[in-house]
Order: sequence, then C-alpha cells, then structure tokens
Amino acid sequence: MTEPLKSADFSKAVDALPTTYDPAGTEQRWQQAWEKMAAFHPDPHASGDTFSLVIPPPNVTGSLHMGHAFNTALIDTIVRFQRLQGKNVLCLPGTDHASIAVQTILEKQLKEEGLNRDELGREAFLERAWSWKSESGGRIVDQLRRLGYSVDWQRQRFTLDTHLSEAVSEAFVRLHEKGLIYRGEYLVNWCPASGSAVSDLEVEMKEVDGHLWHFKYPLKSNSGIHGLTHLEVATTRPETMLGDVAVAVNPLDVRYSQLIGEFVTLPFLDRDIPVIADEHVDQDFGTGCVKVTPAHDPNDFAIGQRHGLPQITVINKKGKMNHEAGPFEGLDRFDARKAVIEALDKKGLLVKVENHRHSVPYSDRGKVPVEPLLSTQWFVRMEPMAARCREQFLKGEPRFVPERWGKVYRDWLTDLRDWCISRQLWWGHRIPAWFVISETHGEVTDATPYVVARSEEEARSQAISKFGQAVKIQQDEDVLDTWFSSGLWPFSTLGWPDETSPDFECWYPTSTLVTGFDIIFFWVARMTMMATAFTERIPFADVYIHGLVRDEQNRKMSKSVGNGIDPLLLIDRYGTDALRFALIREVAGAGQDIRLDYNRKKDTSQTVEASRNFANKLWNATRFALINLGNSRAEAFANIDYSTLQLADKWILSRLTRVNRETAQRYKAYGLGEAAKALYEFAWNDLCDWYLELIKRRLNPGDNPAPSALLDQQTARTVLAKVLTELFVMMHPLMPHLTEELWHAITGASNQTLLALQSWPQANEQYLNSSLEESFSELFSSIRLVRNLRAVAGLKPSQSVPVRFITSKQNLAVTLKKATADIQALTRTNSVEVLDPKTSASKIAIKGLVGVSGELEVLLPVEGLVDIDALRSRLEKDLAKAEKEIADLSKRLANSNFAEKAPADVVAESREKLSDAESQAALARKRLSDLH
RNA sequence: GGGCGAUUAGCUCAGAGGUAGAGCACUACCUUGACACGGUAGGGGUCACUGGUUCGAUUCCAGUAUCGCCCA
Repeated sequence: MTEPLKSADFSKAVDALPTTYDPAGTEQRWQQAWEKMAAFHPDPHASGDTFSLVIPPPNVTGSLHMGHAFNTALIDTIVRFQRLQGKNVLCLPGTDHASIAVQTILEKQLKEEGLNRDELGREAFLERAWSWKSESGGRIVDQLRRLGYSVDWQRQRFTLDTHLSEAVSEAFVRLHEKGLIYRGEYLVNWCPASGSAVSDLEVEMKEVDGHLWHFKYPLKSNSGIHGLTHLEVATTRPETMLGDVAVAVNPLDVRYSQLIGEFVTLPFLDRDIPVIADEHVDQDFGTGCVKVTPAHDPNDFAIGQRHGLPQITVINKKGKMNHEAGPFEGLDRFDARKAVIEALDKKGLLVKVENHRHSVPYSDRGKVPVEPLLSTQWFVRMEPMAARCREQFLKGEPRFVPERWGKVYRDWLTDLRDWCISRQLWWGHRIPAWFVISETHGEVTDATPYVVARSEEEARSQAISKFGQAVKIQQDEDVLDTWFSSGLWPFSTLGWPDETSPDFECWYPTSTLVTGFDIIFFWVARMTMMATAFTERIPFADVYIHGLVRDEQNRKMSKSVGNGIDPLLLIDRYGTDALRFALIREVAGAGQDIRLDYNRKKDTSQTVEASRNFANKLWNATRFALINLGNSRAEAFANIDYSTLQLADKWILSRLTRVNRETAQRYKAYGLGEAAKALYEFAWNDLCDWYLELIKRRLNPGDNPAPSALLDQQTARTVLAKVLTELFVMMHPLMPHLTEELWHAITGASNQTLLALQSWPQANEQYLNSSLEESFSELFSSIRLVRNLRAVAGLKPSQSVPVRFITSKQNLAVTLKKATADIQALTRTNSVEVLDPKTSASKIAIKGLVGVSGELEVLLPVEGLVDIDALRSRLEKDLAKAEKEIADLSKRLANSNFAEKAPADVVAESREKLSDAESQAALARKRLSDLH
C-alpha cells in the first residue's frame, strides 16, 4: 500500500521553518514520490511529440563515480526540460553485463576458495555469476537513483535480459547471413591476464622504457658471403626470435642488397630462414635488418602475408613458450626473454643492448601487455557497415554537438580494421554457432563445419539437413564482446527485433545520445553501424558529447591513481541538486573537460558549496514569500492585471520574460551551463537583490492600510508568486528536488501534482520592456553610487541622511523622481531631491558628501559628519579615471582615419563618451575644489 | 609523425573587432523582520609570445612556446 505522500517541510508553520535548506530529507522524499507515482513511465500510445533517450548503461560491477554523476546531470537536465516542453518523454535506464569485469571478480573469489572456473564448470560458474549479479549488480542502479534521475525504472534493461539476449542472437545470425560475420585465424590481441582475445579498441599503447637488443644471425654459408659471416638484427622482444621465419631488409639498402635471397640460421633451433626484401623496412632503425615473426607481431604478420611466409607460434595463450620454442619451452614469455638473451650471449651472438623507449600494447582490463597471437576467432566485417555510416554522416546524421567530434567519428569510420568479437569467457552472450563435431571425429578443429542459428533446435535441423541424421553438434564455447550487445542498445531495449512493438514504434530512432568523448569509438560508432545494418536508420538524431570531470589537479580521475571524488560524499554534504548544479554550471563550451575543486582532507568542494548556497538562497526567498503571501497560495495562479502594476513589477516581469526566452533557447541548444548561469543571475541578482527589496514595503503596508495600499500589496504578492513559480519551473531541470519542494510550497499544489510534469511557462512577450530595464539599471547604479558614497565616508548604516541627485539628463531625472521612495528604502536616506544643475544652483551649493558618476552627481548634505580625506581620494580617483578616458577618446577621435573609416555610430558613440567623461571630470574637479 | 583542444583576475572559467566579465577566494563595514550557506561596498588582469590584416586586435589570420587529449 502506498502511504500518502507526506507533505513537504513547508507544511510546517512558516515561522517554524529552518533558515537553512536541508536537502537530505527533501531529496529522498521526492525521489520516492516520483517513482511511486510512476511519473516518468510514459505511454507509447499517448499523442504528441516524442523525445527519447537511452542512458549509457553503466557496467554492473561499477559504483558511482563523478563521470556518472556528470553524465546523469546532463541527461536528466535535458530530459526534464523536454518533459516540461510537453513531449512524450522516454528516458530508459539499464546496465551492461561487463563480461571481463564480472569474470575477473568471480575468478578472484574462486581463487580465494582455492578453485578455478574449469574445476567448477560452466554451469556452476554461471550460477554463481547470476547470484553475484542479483546481490551486487543493483548497487550502481540505486546510486543512480540518488541523483534524482527521471528515468522510467519500469523499463530498466540489462544486456543479458532474455529479450536483449535474443536480440543479440538475432543480430549475430543476420550479420552472418549477410556475410558480415566470419570466423578465421588471424593475429589477435591476446590478453593473458583474462585469457581471452580482446579487440583493437581494448588495447592501449603505453610508452615504456625498454631495451633494444642487437644480436647476430649467422649466414648459412659458413664461409661468408660478400665478406659477411652474419647479419645483425635489433629487437625489443628477443624471445620472439624463436618464431622467426625470415630477416627483412629494405630493397634499397646497399648494405644488404647482395644478401637478398640468401639464408641465415636461427640459433638454438637451427632453422634456415631467408633474407627477404620489403620496402616497409626502415633502413635507419636499428641495424636496418628486421627479424620477422609473423605469429607474434602485426607488422611482421603483414610482411609474412606479402611474402607467403609460414607463421610459427611460440607463445601459448597463457603467455608461456610452447614446444616450438625448443629449449625454452615452458618458460613464461618474460622469463624466456632473459633466457634467450643469456643464451645468445653465451654463444657470442649478442652484440649490444641499448636503452630504448617504445610503445607497448597493454590490455585495458588486464593491465598487462597483450600478446599478438594467431588464433581462430569471430570477426565483424566493418567496411560495409562503416561505409553506410559515412554516407549518413555526409547527410548530417547524426548531428554531433559540438560539431568537431563529428570529424573524430568520421575519421575513425574510415579505414578501420575488422572487429574481433569472440571472447574466451563464460559470462556473456554465448556465440550462437554450433560445430558439427561429428564431421571431425567429435573434436572442434579449425576444419570443423558449423551452423549459425537462433537456437539449438534450429542449429540441429540445419546440421541434419546438411550432414545427415546422425550429426552431433556442440555450441561454440565463447561469448561475444560486451560491446556487441551494447551496440544494439538503442533498439534492443525498445523491443527490436519486433519492429512493431509499441515502444519501438513510438520512440525509435531516439532523439539524443549523451556521452563522453572517450567512448565515441567503443559505443557511438558501434551503435550507428549496428543500427544502420538492422534498422536502416541512425539510432539518434543528436549526439551530445561531453568532456571528463578532472580532479583539482586537472588529472583524469581513475581508479588506479585513486584520485576519484566520490559523488555520494558530496551529495551527503551538499545535496544532489547542489552537485548537479555545480557540475552543469562549470560546463561552458560543450565537450570541454571540467575541473572540480576538492579538498581531500575535508571532503569539501567550494564549487559545490557555492551551488548549495544558491539552493539555500532560493529556499529563503521562498520563506520570505510564504511569510508575506498571507494564508492564501492562490496568488500563484492569479492573473496579472497589468494596469495595477508598479514599475518594479513591470521590470521584474520583463526580466522574467527575457530569462525565460534565453533559458529555453539555451536548454534546447544543449547550452546547459549558460542556462544555469542565466537562471542563477536572475534569481540571485534581479529577484533577491533587487525585486524582493523593492517590494518589502508594499508587502507590509502597516496598520490600518488604505484600500489602495491593500490593492498594491495584493499586486506585489501576485507578481512575486508568479515570478517564483515560473522560476522554479525553469530551474527544475537543474535542481529537480529543491524546485519540486518550493514549487509545492508556493503554489499549494497537492502532492499528487508534480512540478516535473508541468508545462514550461509561456513567455509573455508583452512584458518585455527594454527601456524600462535600462531605466532600472540606471536607477540601480544611482543607488550604488549613494551607498558607495556612504561607505567611503564612513557613514554608519543607522545614520539616515537626505540625498540630492543632480543631473541634466532628463530621462534619468524622471526615473529617479519616480523611485524616490525606493531610493530612500534602499539607501537609508530620509529625503530624496532630484535637481537640475541649471535651475537649482542654490541648493546644490550646499557643502557635503559628493559623488560623481557620468553626468550624475550625488550630494549628501552632511557636512562635518564625514571623512573628508576618504572623500577626497575617492574624487581624485574618479577624476583620474575620467581623465584617462578623455585622453584615450580624444586621441582616437583626433585620428582622421578613425573619423573617416569607422562606422558612424561608433564615432558618434565615442564623441558622446568623450563629452560624458569631460563633464564627469569637470564635476569632480569642481567638487574637489569645494572641499578646500 | 598526423589531428584536435587549451593558454584571460590568486583559483575555476565566460566573453566579444570599439577602454575586459562571472563565481569562488581576498579586504572593510554590517547579526537590518527571508537568507551570515547572508547583506553592502571595495581591491585585483600588458587577455602566453611574435608578426600580419585593420582607423582600431585581447578578439580575425600566420607562426612560436607551454600544457593536455586522440590516432598511427
């Protein structure tokens, strides 16, 4: 039974509300409410525009890191905005099964129990894997919930779900039918740590300090050829010499050209191998002679192919030397290296050892050097799929934001190698291929025929039809690369291969993909390739690429460095909304990395703290409103009667409309950081610093107020409620929990109504009033000038004084006159006069505090009370500034080129600035002389 | 080696062909009936360097340097 939603903290008496916002309870409460009410579980049959997004599925073994928090903050902001735009939004969550990672965890557990997976057997192993998944695989998902993710939890998917597994088989079978999947023996990246092949993408080149060993291979002819008795080769991997099948030289290399076609004898094994010419050999590297080991080096493999050389494997899948290694059989590859060197030395064949820094391929997961190894694997033929994606890309699909990542994507799709998809692991999608072992004496060999099918029954009947009733079949032991299933994610999660499923029809292709640039190749490109192959469409319209979150020292956060920042710690301390807002506010240009400051000793972050403070500011603005709105909350929905509005109301409504327009535009264009900054500025500066201050008197008209004062109070309440209500809607994508809470407080909406499901406020263009905004900005400057004057002269805040504004600018004079009451309240002055210098000479002559800004003079007639020295230095500073400006502008205007070539409005503007500066300087000089 | 990005205040970053902005930090004052997670005021920058285009360059162009990333 769903318990009735507890009212928000705001149900307490307003004056009992804490003065600081405590996010913990609020956030949890709304997260539960959203989920219980299935707020984000859309109906595929609903009408209207759709928006869909599948989240990048985190690895089930994972725990929340800052990258997830960042990605989630961006996605959820986009998705919540689209919902407010009235779209039928699906945001679909899930996790991937992370073959190697899970298997590594389980094997470690087994090892602790003194077991290994072969002893346990496949079935028992998988049972353990599933029970591990049900116990630990939910952690990351629960952590994502704490971010306030507005996903449809009812549609949560896992790549090993039955349906998604069927989609994987289907995809495999179809690709195989089209000839896009093949099996064959090639040089693959073998990871000895995980005991599996890995793809090219899972290999990372690392610069390491190694050695270059030079040693001699004797020429077969003992008497020597052309005066030579041996060739000297240089290598970083001497142990592979046991698999050498040739020595290659550049055909243009005069040192060796006579030797081409001769033979050298391989030490230890006494194998005679030819000297061959290959133009890819770099004459200047090492000795210019390259030993060729086709079975253990990609370049040598290519040479071997060109010259029809044999491939001799000397290292086995455990990384140990095999029987082909002769006396070195059984040694680990790195021990063999030492042994080979020692043995060569003993034979007098070792020439020298040089220090040599070079790139070594490492396995991403296993963190050990991969061994290039000949082995029979399954591959996806990439070029036909990549070609289609390149064509689509030329047509603008998908659209990358920022654009430059599109080129990275396109370049990768050009000239890429086939994808090795089989993994010698158990946890994952077992390859849907069955060997007809009855054809090869019950054994699986490279010659064993196979059938590819959706199920064992289908496989059997295929096999029977080809090989007769008595066949015996056995499914391939291997599983598929996890990324193979991730590549299907945007459509397998929506019901594919059933293209008539309601979800698929409604939400495919998806609208936007949001992910980091580090997986453009791994994931984005694989999805577009799979999607074009199976659905004929690019699976998402836009791809929003974001950067990485870096630590306070600008380092990439990584487990191995241990410099990760735990988002949950920051959430506990500052709240989810503060973390989200902080991350997004740091985003400026899309795709840029962001840096998060962090104090590791105290687990604090000034960046996140600032956002927490902002949340608190909004909380208190709302407290203020509630205190002043009376008991009724209906004001929030009241229509504004424009005729009753005061200037301040019109001003804030104009600002509100402007920020509404800007924010909506920014959100739509993925300018989330800019949207956040615009809202921050509006809420803090326009609303809290100015508007709230301006209406305080109107909200408290005192005892026995006149009817007009009551009406005005009502107007202020209505406008305040409207501004806050709409602000909360606009802020909601960024700070969902806080705004949900405050929106309920201000509107009095029932707990069955959710802000998350409201509509974006309509911007009323009639409220826009640029000239009024300009006047207000002049008014604020004038007020600042008075305050500054007071501060400089050391007037106590409690000292109330009269103020005189002196200006010949008519517009400004009008603005100031209209706002005299506001000015008094905001500057703590007790009377305001606005004077024209031409007509009020006598009043102006009174001595006192004087400030000058542009053509506005401010006079506080409080002679004797003030610090004359401070005032003088202030005026001198003003004067110096004005004089510098005069000098610069005069110089510019004196340049005849400027007057002739610069646009007329720029010239006119400069003239005006010059005259302003001149009058300011004149005023300052006059006031300075008055001080004496 | 090829490509991409960055270089602006102490820090993190915006910005735009016409005298440089924000947040944080800093300084001074202020417990004022929303908020000290606050208010008010203030200090602080040869916009990496060198050339070029332009009346005018921090902004555009070329090159240099430093840092970072991707690919080979």
